[in-house]
Amino acid sequence: MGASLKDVAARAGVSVKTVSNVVNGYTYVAPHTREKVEKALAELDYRPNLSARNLRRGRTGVIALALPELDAPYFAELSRFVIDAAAERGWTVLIDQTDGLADRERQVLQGIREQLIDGLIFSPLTVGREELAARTDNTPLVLLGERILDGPTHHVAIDNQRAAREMTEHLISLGHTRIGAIGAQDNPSANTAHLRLAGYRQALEAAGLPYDDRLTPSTRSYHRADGAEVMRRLLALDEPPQAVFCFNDLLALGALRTALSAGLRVPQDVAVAGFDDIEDGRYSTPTLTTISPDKGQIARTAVELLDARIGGTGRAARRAEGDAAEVREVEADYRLIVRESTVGTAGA
Amino acid sequence: MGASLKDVAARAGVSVKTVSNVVNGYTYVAPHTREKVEKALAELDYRPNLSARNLRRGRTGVIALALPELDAPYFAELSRFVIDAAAERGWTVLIDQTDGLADRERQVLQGIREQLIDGLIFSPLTVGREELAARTDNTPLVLLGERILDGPTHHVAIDNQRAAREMTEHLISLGHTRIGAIGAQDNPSANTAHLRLAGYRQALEAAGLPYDDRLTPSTRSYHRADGAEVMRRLLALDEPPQAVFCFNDLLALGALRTALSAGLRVPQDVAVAGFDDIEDGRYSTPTLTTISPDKGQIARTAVELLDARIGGTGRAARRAEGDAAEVREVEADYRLIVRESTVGTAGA
DNA sequence: TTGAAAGCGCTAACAG
DNA sequence: CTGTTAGCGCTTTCAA
Repeated sequence: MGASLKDVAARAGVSVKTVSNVVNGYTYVAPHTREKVEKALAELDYRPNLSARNLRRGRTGVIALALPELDAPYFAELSRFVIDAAAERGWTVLIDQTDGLADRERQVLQGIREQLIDGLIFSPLTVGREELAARTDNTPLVLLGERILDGPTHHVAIDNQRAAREMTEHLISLGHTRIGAIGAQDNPSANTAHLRLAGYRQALEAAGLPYDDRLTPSTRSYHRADGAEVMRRLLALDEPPQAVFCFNDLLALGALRTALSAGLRVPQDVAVAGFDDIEDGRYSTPTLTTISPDKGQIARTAVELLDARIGGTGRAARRAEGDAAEVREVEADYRLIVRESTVGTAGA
Repeated sequence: MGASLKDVAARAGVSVKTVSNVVNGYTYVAPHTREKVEKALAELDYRPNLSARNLRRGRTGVIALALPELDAPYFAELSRFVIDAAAERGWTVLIDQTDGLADRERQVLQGIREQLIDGLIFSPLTVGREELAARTDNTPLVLLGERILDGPTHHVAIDNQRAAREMTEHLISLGHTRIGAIGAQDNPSANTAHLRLAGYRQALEAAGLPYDDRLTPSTRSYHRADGAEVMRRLLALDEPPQAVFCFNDLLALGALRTALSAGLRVPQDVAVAGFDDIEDGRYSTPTLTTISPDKGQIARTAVELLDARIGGTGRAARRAEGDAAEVREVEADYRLIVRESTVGTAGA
């Protein structure tokens, strides 16, 4: 075990308190004393023991980021931003992967890591309002990506429904009348999917186009393989769609692959659009039309909200303020980005 | 602050020790007592304070994973495996992003998070043997991906040079004689790049092909944009290469994009190969020939090595054993995966 | 300006 | 089988 405050104090010939003062940059320390202490500190290569400090202060400087899978590019990119934003506040981020499993998500809410983390940023896939309300753990929480209306917690998300509507309108404006959607979910608490589907239907309706549920097959998850497979089914229909709106970019990349290897030209034979604006879609051939949520803004906002919730003074104070503070729902920005997969310029 | 052991003890009418025994699942506790305690535990919704426990035990159950960027798919995929492997041992993983910056990497080695983490898994980009030797922090460390020979630390990596040679041989076996390589690095401590370049040169030499350094431009980093840009330069040569071996898949995807948007057919006009086997390459069109390191094995091995190094008994014991234990260099498996981008079956 | 000492919540000797 | 008690290293009144 490294040197402790006591060791340093002994070596410098002062009290622990004085060393502590120096370490924590308190003001009133005589220059001479300070010097002695700093020398001892350096000689012993002192490093504060965070467990002890945390125990005393009642906070740890660690927050958790819980998300379905780190290896889905959208989450990887988002994590990057969250970690950076947290680092600016001197926080360290610890990652919890839920795999989108209901059980694991519930565990996260109940605070597996409690007392180790000062706060939690959580991107749920399946848990709903009830689970949230049932939460007994009172670690500050900010939700991401889901829009659980009137939920009891801070959250930040884009307007999924509006974004989906815009994308569908884009496809309609291109003259397509038979438009598929990939990514509907059977799970009734898959909020995001429902909102995107709702946006899609709204746009169809507004344009007077019929809704055909054969064109909106649900998928098991949101990976490339799901998109590839469902696209095969869509293309096998008597009347295949002229365009497909995929509820995330991975699905779109999978769908793209299926279309291209079937010898179809994209977008001439079938247009493909995604959602999330992951980097892959900027380099695929054709490049991918998509909705680009402002991930940096989402991350920064989440961290800020959490910071406000955690407050400056440890658990006791937090509890007092926290409960009083009202819940905030922040809507993040997004943009529709039109690329080759719907308007095609390249030779593909 | 939640209920403490003392609170529970008071409520159950027993001593703290007994409660502790129950919480930690010790054997000799009278059924009746246990019952009482468990009731109190539940009523008070007791959760152990990890800071206190850690302080006492001298370990935290947290390890750090330090890597260049979480949003590079290779690292995202690797992280996933590391987090899963760590979870099996009850460890939590905290992520440090270095952005490959020498300063940040040095900080990581010097233990920014010391006393908060029991161990460190580190995938360095720039630091070399000297920095490693100069390390004063004695948190157990396992290096990833780099092969710093005779280094003072455990590490796990594939044989980069051999893998690169195999890939180059594959391209040669296809009849290509003018083969480019994308991803050389000017930075002399960019070990991985040098090894891959060395493997490439070995293969050329063995086949009696000349080495032409105009065909091996260096890149600033390993992103899609770098691959795209360097590929443009390569294609602008008087005698452009018939095939390019990119030192990672992102470079390859960028190069692919450049080639395709220049109207070239891949692999007929130019073959492209990558390294890492990220998921993108399995769904790009054409799909990407690549080297597939066994990421699961790498992650599991790293976690195992760390576990052995941390030992069962906190810092004191660790120091004693640790220094004695010999350094282990584990070589992970990899496979050459041939896909469309070099042997082309699809219509692309 | 500095020191002494209490105590954060927990675990583990040691007794009983 | 259960209780007492001494710290782990740190921060923080309270005094001096």
